[in-house]
Amino acid sequence: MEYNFSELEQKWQGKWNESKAYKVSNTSDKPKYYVLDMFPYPSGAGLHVGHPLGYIASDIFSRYKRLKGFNVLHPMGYDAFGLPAEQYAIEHGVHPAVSTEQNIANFRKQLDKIGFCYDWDREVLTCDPKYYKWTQWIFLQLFNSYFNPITQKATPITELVKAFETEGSTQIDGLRATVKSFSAEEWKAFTEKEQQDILMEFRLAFCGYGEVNWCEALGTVLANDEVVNGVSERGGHPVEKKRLRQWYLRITDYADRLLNDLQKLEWSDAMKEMQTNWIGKSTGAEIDFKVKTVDRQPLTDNEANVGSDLQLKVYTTRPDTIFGVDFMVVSPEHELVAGITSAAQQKTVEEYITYVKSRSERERQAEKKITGAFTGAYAINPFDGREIPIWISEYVLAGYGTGAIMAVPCGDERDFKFANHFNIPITNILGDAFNGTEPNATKDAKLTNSGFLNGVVLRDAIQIVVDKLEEMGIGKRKINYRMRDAAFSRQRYWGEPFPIVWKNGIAYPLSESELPLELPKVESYSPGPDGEGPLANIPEWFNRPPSPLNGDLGGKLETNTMPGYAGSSWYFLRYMDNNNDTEFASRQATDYWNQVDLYIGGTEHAVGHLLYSRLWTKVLYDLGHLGFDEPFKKLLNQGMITGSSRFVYRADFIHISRNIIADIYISHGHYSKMIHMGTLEALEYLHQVNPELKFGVSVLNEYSKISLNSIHVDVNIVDGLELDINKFKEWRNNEYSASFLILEDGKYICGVETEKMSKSKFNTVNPDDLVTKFGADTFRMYEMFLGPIEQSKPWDTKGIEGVHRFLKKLWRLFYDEQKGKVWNEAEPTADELKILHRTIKKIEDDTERFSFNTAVSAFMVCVNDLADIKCHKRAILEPILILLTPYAPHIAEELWHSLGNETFIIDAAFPQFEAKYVVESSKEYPVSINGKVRTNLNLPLDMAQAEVEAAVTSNETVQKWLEGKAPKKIIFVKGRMINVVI
RNA sequence: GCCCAGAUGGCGGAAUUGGUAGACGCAGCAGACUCAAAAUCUGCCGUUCGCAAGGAUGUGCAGGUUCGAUUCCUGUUCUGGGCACCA
Repeated sequence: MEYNFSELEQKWQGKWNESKAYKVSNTSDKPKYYVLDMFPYPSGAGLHVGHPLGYIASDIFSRYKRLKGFNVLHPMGYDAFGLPAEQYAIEHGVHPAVSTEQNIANFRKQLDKIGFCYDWDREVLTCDPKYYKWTQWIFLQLFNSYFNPITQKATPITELVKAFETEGSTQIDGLRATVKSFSAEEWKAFTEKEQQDILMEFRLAFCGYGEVNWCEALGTVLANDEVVNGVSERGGHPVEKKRLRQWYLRITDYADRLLNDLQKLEWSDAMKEMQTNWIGKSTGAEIDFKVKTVDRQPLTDNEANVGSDLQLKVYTTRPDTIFGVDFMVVSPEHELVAGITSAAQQKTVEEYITYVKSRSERERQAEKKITGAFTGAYAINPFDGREIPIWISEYVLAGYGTGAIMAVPCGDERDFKFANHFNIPITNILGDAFNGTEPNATKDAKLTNSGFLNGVVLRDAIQIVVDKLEEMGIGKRKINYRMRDAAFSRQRYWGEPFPIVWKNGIAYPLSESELPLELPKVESYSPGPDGEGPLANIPEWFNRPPSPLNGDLGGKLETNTMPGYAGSSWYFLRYMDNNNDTEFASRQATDYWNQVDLYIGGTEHAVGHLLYSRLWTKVLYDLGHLGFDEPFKKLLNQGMITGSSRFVYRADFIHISRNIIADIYISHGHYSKMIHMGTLEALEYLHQVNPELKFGVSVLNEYSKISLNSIHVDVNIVDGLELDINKFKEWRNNEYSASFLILEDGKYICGVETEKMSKSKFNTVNPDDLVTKFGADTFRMYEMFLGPIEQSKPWDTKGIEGVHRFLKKLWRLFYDEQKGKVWNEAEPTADELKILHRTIKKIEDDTERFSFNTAVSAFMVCVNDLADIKCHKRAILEPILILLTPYAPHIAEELWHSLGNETFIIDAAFPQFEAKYVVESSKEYPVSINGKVRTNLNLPLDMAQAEVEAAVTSNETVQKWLEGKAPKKIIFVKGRMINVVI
């Protein structure tokens, strides 16, 4: 009988399914264990071999835990809202709901083939109104709550209103720069709009303004990864920052709790560190500097800080260096800039701001080139009255701190370079610690040139300065967070609608009974007016007439939709009770399943999803809807399976008018040469290699710029490195059909890079073919065998044969091709029991520490050993099948039943390791001379040090190396090694 | 630029706490079985010197600590992930 994997895998998948072998109950005598995979987005490309890596690991662990006697929750579902489906709809006219459904069906088919033990009755879908009803409900919880600064907890906003009505603003005074103090009487006298505007400053889900990537030519907002080098990835159109009304989650209020509670989690230090850095807590001071303007332009009414008492507020972590401040740097979009710029600097400043507007935040931070402009105004040092020039530069971002920094070039790398570049004189406040050629960030030097601080150690000066500033009323201690509030709206169609009605500029929440607010069916996905989303094109949807149902509240529905992470911030709760119509999940269910015990997913979610889920859990906990305040107790980060990407290179010539002449694609060889060329040189080069290139000379001149962009192409339209030009022109709905390709030797050669396997990088490998050819068990074990789960590794199909051979070899321990069944009931020998128990120990240990690759090789060693000694004994083989079940469930199930068992193998008990079978009495010791192994010596394990030394020194090889001398020292580590020092 | 991780044979990787570097698998080479192929089995397989015995060298690079370092420390290079609208 042969190992017919495709037949037996199908058979058992069918039987498991029919008998609901993986159905999980919310009540059980067994201890619970919750294993969760990160929520997949069902992309049109289907599964690639990178996806199942984590799923196989979680499946192995779930099955292992079940064998160990746990009630294991192991669910799966889909993060089904998202940009790609909408983009697909724009390109192909297929409604996202339709394409998403197809994609999910496809995903499911692929997942099923791999033989996972998911309880599919618990499947959830974020785009299902039955699900997003509760996403909207949680949003309303956020909208209707604020972070109480006294209790440090989410609290219904009605409590804040009560506080305002009785004591005025005392509870929140000083928390928001935009909210001035008021009394209870004043509060009551405010108009509804005034009151609501104040409350909006405290709601955990709130509306504000934020900058987006606006592409005028496409009339839409672009995601960051749709913007490359300041132009849109598609078509190469210019992209600018645009200010739009946006929803946010006030995650900054939770910064401290999110930071402190990291201690409670069994996450890797790297992951905790990333979140810690993302939150970016720092302590320092906010300092107000008086500003002296020189001949500034007349101001218009709505410009900020009009009047004589202009002030610049900076945030610094080093107030001790205040005498070393040689210039100020303000973000170019800072509200003060327009008001302080001198007439002489007006043009320079405006030009610089235009330049900065075209730059993404990422580019601004990554830029090595030092740029900036002097505003012509000065800040006054409050201690010595020095006039400090105020500059603007792109490296200071508006959103962080106060959007302005005090620059101390003798103590800070970036400030030092800036000062040198613009010839700003540097004050040395560090004495000998500053040598004039490189800055020194020390806190341990004694201050010089620092007025009343001279001679004080910098570290100690921090307190002195802050005390003095507070005394003078021009500064205060301040804890700052790098983290910003989370943008929570998208100008898109395919997302959860906000249950919010706007009337007279006030946002009113819908009532719970009106949920779910369903997404309307639309014909077109084009953007609405003024950068609004597609929903703004459907007045029959967004116009809400007053009716008793909505409390006679007419108005206009919010036309933004929620972002991808809305649905994925709480999905792990829905699995616990996914059919509940009256609650997001019953308290009984969430209390039983509690935290996710093991969460498996990639590090790419380190600061996005994982932080948002923690926030949502904390808010639901604060409001009494949950009994735990951290969602994921243990986190296992699977490494990426990297793919091999292919690139084409687009040369954009940007005319001075900012029109772009694009659609020229150059082969890799040209690209590597042109990357070092100037614009005209590059153009000349192109004409030289391809005289057919018509455009150019007349349009371009010395003011034109060239920009070279690399663009991912589908690995499937590239053979090796050569692009299939016909397929390329048809690719993406003929998007590149009119492109002009500049070849080398008649071929278009693509660039290569190893990177994350991802649909957007078009470098994916599909698992289906592998499962068909080798079977699910082989595929599962091979994915695990590739390497440590936490490391990223390149995909290579070649080695899969080896794992397949191993399973065939295992099969042959049970069945011979000619003789048929070969297993027997004979008593096992000591050697056989040693192999078995050594394997039990190794598999148990390796599985517990998620070292699945070494577990697979332990199985191989075990089967090799048993085959060598021709062991076909049931007493040995049967327990091995149980060990193997988590890894290769189908073959284990088949052979288990062959042995005559009637129940599913997943309901068996994990074999018990017994140490007595593996004890050794002696050890083949390596004997080193000065750390280099020279010989081996077999000695009893219980031999004493003196006897060992005697045995070692009398050894022939050792004596040869000793050359008659006595050893200086003999190091003996029992059970490990012997080292003779000469 | 900032944050995080990684680097070991031709390739994926192993070495769990500082103790025999290269387990297991792929590829390769040689052989057995076969009319042949597939399948299976046996042996070899870091580099280098040597007929051999044996020696030298070797875990990105440069140092350091140690009887002993892939493992710990300092510096450095390269690669991958993230950087707030991909999910």
